[in-house]
Amino acid sequence: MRNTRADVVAAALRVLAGQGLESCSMRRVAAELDVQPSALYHHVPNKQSLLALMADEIVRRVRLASTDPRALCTELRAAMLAVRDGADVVATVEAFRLGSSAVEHRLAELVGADGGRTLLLYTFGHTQSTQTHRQAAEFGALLDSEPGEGSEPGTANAGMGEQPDDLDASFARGLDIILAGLAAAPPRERILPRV
Amino acid sequence: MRNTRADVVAAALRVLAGQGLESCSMRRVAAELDVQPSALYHHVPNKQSLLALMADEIVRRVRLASTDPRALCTELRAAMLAVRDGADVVATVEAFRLGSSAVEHRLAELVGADGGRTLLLYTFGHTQSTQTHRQAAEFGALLDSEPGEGSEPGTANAGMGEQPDDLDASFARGLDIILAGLAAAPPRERILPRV
DNA sequence: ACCTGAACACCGTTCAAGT
DNA sequence: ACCTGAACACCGTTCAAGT
Repeated sequence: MRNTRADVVAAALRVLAGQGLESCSMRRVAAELDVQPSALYHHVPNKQSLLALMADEIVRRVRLASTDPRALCTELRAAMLAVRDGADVVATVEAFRLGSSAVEHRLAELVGADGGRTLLLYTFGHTQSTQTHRQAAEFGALLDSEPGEGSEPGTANAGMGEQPDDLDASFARGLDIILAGLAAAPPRERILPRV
Repeated sequence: MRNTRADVVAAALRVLAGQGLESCSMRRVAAELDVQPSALYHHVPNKQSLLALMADEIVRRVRLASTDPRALCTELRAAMLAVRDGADVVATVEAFRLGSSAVEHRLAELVGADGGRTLLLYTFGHTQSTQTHRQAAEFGALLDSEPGEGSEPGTANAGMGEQPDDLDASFARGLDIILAGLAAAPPRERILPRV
């Protein structure tokens, strides 16, 4: 049975979630589909386009209907964190569409153009940071427990400084600050994002 | 004449600024120094470490002495934008040190831990977005055609939607919003970033 | 329409060996 | 201490050719 473009995107997302962006090569995605690497180029012009489709799929998971900007940002964050390196992929792709991103547009409807963009880019920044930091912590945990014999638990947390997770709460507090700023000095334009 | 570690970092930054992150391979950096690729591993354990040293060098260009958080963020932004893909490199590396970054620490002294982190991660998000967007615009200016996408209507503008540069002003307005939020609801802790 | 097979010009990293 | 040369296991992309 032959593959469709949706199959390629789905396979790529499986590889991304499982092995991360570094290992998400065209060749590995092809292997995931039991197909030669060159076969992918029948469904997708290049790797960048594939990444864009993957980002779209991740973002599609957030419900844009919400009327609460805080909920919207939190959901976007969760959707990105749900996939390994999801924040990097989504943030990079969404940067291309800065004026025409669906999420930005929705946020702009709710809090104005400047507020919407500020919320969006803060969300990207914090979530990328969170994801990188967590992956580094995971990796450090592996290095600590890897050397089979000799070193038993009790070794001080080598490398990482942050507690298990202040990070979701930290994100929420930043959101509060921005929303407080918007309440304090409401924007002049309310509906359309700046083109 | 033999090279030192600083030479390697300098060469890597030259390649980054000139050809971008994609082309900043160990092999190209080695070529920049007229040396075999393997020679680099005498100065640096791997590519990641080299990128970290490059990020440090970029960040060192910002004066931490400033007492104005707005100036600090603007300078950090300028330093990252001054090097091709500088925002990506710095943001990725700084995410590792979330609790212990020098810039974050300084910002936390000025506006509290939550405000500092919010300002920093907003700055990363907006600057990465700006840089990606500008590079895409540059690229689009050369090859002006795109395989059918058609997700978001409203922008008839072929290629890029944003005007030459709202982006610096957009950044400044976001900064205003966050600082207004901090003024409206001042943080309880003033000096130390949260560990 | 969808795929194979082979090729091209690249990667990061390791390691024995030179000076 | 600093570097070479060769190797290993990878990349993205193209293209003629098959079905």
